[in-house]
Amino acid sequence: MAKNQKLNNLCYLILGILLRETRSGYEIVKHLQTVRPVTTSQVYPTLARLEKLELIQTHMEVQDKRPNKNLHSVTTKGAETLANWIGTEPDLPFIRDDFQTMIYSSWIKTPQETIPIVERRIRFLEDAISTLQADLGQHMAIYPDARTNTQKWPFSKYALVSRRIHLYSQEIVWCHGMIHTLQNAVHAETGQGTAG
Amino acid sequence: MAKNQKLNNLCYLILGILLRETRSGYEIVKHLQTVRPVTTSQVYPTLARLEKLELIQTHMEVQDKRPNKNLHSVTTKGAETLANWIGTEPDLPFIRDDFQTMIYSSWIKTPQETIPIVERRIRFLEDAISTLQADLGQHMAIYPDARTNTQKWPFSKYALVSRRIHLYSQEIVWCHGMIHTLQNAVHAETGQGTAG
DNA sequence: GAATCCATGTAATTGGTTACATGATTCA
DNA sequence: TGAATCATGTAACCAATTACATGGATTC
Repeated sequence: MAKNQKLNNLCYLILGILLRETRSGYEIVKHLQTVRPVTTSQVYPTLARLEKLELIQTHMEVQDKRPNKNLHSVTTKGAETLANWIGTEPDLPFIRDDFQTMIYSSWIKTPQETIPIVERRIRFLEDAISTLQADLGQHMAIYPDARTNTQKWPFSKYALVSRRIHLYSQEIVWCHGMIHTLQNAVHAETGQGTAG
Repeated sequence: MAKNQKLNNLCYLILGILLRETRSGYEIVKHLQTVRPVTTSQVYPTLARLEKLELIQTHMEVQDKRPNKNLHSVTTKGAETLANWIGTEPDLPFIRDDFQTMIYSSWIKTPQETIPIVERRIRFLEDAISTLQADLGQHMAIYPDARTNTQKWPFSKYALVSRRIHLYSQEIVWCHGMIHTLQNAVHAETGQGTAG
């Protein structure tokens, strides 16, 4: 009877964003971009599911000159469900990354061919960092206590964004080391003529 | 006619591992653990698909006291397909991480409750690092030139594993910063009595 | 006049996980 | 004697992506 189907990561993300403030499906998609890209085809059915489970409520906002919105908010049951989940044993993180897979077989390419692949990754990471930094700058301007007030949502956003920036910056460090190694291989090759 | 269905990340991973050496499905699952966990239910159908596309070949090895193996190897066409993919525009990385999602809503918990969550993450990362380091140690003992010989597969494995170790170590650094902030919040709270 | 934004969804397909099925051998 | 390892798969389900469908308002 108690329909205790396990909720997935996305459900908790959506509960998390709706607990910050009431939003429409469309707005959820936009605001989750920096945290984890999602599409409407995933969000709308998930919202329907969460509503059926009585974890969120919906009320329609009639708009002029814009399509009407379905504004969703978290119920008491929803907030409890989220709070109870936080701190449970997390699933193994899942990562699918073409760059990693390319590096995994990069030995079949010459260093000259591999270097631009790593350089492109650096550019990707730099772009991501500058987006995150712009986002964070705006955030800190609006919520100056986000760095210290750990029990308001701006802190969690600050934590997450600064974590991303840190990890991306460090991946750039690794990339530079990789390029250095690859350049040495190029020099060894050209410097010594044909390799035996 | 030309069945040009796009291959996915896992296909390229499997081509990559089979190009290193001939393996069975079961062995692929074991060896990909450190790179990206996969199960047999994903690997066997993917191997069948790759064979239908003539990117890999299979030949059965009869074994005594063990079940027979289907040993798979990459065809010329398969090697070309992999080589042509490397360096193309990579898809956006996909990450699903419960820890991140928990941090995203950690503001609804007290700092005292959040600290152990971050500490658990540190333990998880430390465990992962020591596994990777053991793996890497063995690898470097067998292939001492893995660090410099960029056009043999041991280099790619070295690169990947050292990248992981670097990124995990840096996530630990972030975690310590987070714990520091949370501890300050605890002190501010208890030091000043009830907050207004 | 075309592209993008706002806004909500469904359908079809592919990718990933969990559970099931089988069976000998080896290790604790 | 019970668990783990070796070995191959299928079935069912859940998660994620791509494509489709609609339509007014705004921006370039």
